Amino acid sequence: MQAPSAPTAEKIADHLTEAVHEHKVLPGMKLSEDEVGEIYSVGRTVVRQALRRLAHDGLVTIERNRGAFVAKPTIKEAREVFEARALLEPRITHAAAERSTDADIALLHRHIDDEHAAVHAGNSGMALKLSGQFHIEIARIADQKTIETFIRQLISRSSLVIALYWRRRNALCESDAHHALVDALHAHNGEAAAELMREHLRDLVTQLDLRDQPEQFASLKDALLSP
Amino acid sequence: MQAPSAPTAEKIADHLTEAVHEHKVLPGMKLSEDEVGEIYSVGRTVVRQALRRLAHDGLVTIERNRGAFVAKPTIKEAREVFEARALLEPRITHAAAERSTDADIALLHRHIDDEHAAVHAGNSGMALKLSGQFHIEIARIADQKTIETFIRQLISRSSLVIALYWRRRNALCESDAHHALVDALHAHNGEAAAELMREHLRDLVTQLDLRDQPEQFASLKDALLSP
DNA sequence: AGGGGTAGGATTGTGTACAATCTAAGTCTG
DNA sequence: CAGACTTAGATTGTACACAATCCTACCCCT
Repeated sequence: MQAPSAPTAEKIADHLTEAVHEHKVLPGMKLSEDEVGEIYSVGRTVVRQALRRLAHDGLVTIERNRGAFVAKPTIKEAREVFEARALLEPRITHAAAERSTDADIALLHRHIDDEHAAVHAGNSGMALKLSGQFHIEIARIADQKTIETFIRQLISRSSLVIALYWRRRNALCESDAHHALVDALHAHNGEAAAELMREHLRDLVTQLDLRDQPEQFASLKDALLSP
Repeated sequence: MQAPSAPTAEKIADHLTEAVHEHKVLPGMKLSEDEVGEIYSVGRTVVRQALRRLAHDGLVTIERNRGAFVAKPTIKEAREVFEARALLEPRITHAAAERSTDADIALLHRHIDDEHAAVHAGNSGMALKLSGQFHIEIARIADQKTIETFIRQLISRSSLVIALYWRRRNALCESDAHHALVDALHAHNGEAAAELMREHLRDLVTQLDLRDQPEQFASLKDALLSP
């Protein structure tokens, strides 16, 4: 059962973003306009809008006359992403703790359950996506749309970073951290929640391999022209 | 001497962004595709890309089948913008203080001089743009591209906020604050620089009128027909 | 056989035509 | 005369066609 009505550019961008979060599409993969257009049954015009939006989010790199490719963040960019998250998320978590309602807490618990289920089913892609959505959900609870947008972008790029630099394929971020976080949110304990988020992000980074020298170049030319 | 060659979408977006920073184009103003296209001598296709990029930056609101309008941030959004700045900029300033070179300091001094000159010449638009660029320059010095991008967006939206909610038209943010900041950067005193930035942003917010009910109008007509 | 050059195919960049939709003026009616 | 309806104009949404550019494969020459 295909989608008969043509999706809008925004829908396509969101769907592709989800696919990145699930590691269905991986860094470096080419996103041909014709191909994407055929998948969603739309013309290239709409695909183009979606791809440019993804490029603006840092998920896709558009090379002139060559096409769109899923971005491959460098080590430096990867560090920046997590530094930015370390800056934004604890604060937003603090704010979320003060505003969280029972409905919010229930939703977060469901997220955690789904995550557990996905891990148990061996669906690591789904688990990863849910793990990201958990962080986005916290930003939503804080009711700060501006920063929420930033965090969305950061989590999308985090998915790329994890795809590239994760150490052990199987071991996923233990959602114990998520569980403790929800407890702190439920207790409206902003300080504790912020601290838990800080630790959680630190743990995440330590499970990445961001040592100084992988530094892959796209082409020989880039490698030679680089200092 | 005009530019005969057709500018790219990115150039047009940057140019329009500058115009917003200078308050040459104001919130609510309509950006017709044909009109913009004629100004830059490009087809609607390219204009469209530029407008959608601006929309993604929050500078423009696109209403389906109605067109693109310069965004009019609400009070809530205005507060969020400055809360986000208060969160990001002190930290980035701290980082900038540790990395600033003599060339950077010289560039910042030139910025301040230009700003003074603009104020003296009564060119408040130019002064405002330079004031914004000053903040962007600091982010650049910190060498954190990810956060720099966020700050760029925030400063663009700040221009809109200032256009809508600034109290006294003439009084501009005293660049004494900027001067003191550069001194702290030059001394590589991160803590002091961060604190100065915090105060500077606080001062900025206090000069805005963000009280709860400025009664925003959807159209010019509504605004004029209202007392 | 290796290297360079060239022609062909494929993919993206841009302008333009047509369809969909909204805005506004004009008309008709109570 | 006010209000609702209709119609014409203008503007955006989308698809398509052509131009520009790049990649690949083949060929020729040394």
